[in-house]
Amino acid sequence: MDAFYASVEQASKPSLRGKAVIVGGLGPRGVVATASYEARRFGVHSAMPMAQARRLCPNGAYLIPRFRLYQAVSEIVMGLLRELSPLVEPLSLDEAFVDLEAGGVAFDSAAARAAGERLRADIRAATGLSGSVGLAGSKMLAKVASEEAKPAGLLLIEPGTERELLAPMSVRTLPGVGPVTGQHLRRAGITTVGELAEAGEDELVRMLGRSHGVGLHRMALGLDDRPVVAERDTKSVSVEDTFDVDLHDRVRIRYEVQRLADRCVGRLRDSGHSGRTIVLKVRRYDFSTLTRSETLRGPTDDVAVVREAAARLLESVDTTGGVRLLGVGVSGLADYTQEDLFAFALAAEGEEAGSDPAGLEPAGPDAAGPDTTTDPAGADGAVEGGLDGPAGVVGAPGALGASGAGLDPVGGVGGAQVSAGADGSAAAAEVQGADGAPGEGVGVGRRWGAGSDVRHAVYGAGWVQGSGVGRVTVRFERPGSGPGRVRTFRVDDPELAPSDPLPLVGDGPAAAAG
DNA sequence: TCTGGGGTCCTTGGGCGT
DNA sequence: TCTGACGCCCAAGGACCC
Repeated sequence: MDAFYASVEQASKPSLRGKAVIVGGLGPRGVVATASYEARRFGVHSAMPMAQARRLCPNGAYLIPRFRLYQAVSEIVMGLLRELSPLVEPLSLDEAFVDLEAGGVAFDSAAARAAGERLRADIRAATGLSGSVGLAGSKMLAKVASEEAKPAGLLLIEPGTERELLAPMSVRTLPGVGPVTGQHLRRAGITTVGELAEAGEDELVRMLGRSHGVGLHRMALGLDDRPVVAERDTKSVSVEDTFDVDLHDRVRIRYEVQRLADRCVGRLRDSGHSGRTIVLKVRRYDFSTLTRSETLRGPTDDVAVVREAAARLLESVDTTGGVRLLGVGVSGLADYTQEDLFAFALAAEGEEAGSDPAGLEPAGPDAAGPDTTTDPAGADGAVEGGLDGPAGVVGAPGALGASGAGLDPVGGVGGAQVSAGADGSAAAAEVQGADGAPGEGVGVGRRWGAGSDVRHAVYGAGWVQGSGVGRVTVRFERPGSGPGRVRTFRVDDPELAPSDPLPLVGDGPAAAAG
């Protein structure tokens, strides 16, 4: 999908159409997740620090991501892809590979092109958004094609033309070549894919290591036989927070690690997993990042066990100087849960005595029970969950300088790509930018998160454009309407209430969004 | 102006059993 | 009994992707 998050926001807020829209974290350390094409003209792009984006594009509309809404739109798009083929490999909320041959819809270029055009039209009809489609014989080429096709286009790479097409392109075009590898190659005088191919496998292996070197050389030759894989097992679950201000207080740091452990276990359980390796991540004041991990004797999804392990790991980390980010993760995942293990252990107890239940490392001497600390921040439920609440807008044109209070971290960026990998007929359709992020809690204590959806008893549906000094400014418009009018209310106006996002198109299934 | 969050994969190096 | 080769697991870091 093209500029997915920003496009969804523009679709749901007519007054933002044609305007520079930047979605991302609005806190002092936020970065841009997605910028609309209008904003990109100012030089704003993904992963750019938000402060820099504001300087480049001071009149843009700055929004917090609404991941649940994006997720709902994504499900619609993925549903369309699955109608094409049973083999759909989502890369993110807005990007996926599709094996068109497995779907029986395309065995030659003409059929692939037709399927791609149909798909783009279907996506437009179902969501009102534009997507780009790349069609090629492999995933790598389909991805390259979809990038080239953006925005709102379709590109088919004819079999036999791959090397010729790739040769003049920058090495950065190839998936797996980021800033570091790109720089590495540049120093060796390699800037294009053609030069990469000429360098030869041995040379690349020497420069980049076995796996990367071999893989990159093959890609440079247009070779990629990776299949489209529909189901991917999750390998790890993690949660992390960057703090607006570096933490120095050791007690506070310990407390934050506990909270992260709780959230991580919540996510772990939601996914139906347990895990054996606990990982603590610490980013220090100077941006140096270190991880410490501990592997248990058996998998767990027990909050107390993960908390204790994380606390133990923290003890081995020097935090003098300050900490800007903390994270807790669990890897070495198993499908069964703690309950299963205990059930198993109990059953086994009958036969054999004195075994360590579930084979778990007894986590520490004084297993400090889960202390029932309450969340001091109170209002960050939305932040943690990553579950949507209405998002916030800051600095939207005409906004009341609201600057999202308690702004939260942003979630990922998205880009989707549908690619197919069949003989001459793979297709990559790209859908970009989705997900559901933390939103600003609305309504609690009459706090109106900028960008959040609301409903007024008299004026109907709208969204919060800004709030402050006891007032909240709402723009009354909906996806199907033209740009709406702005009205200001007292923050405790009884006729104003939070609401769910409206469907982008019609009243169809998208109504479930958000 | 500093640089998010949630992942995956790879590499290196040490410990350990065979 | 000692030693080296080998493979595996674990820990840590880094690059990359969306």
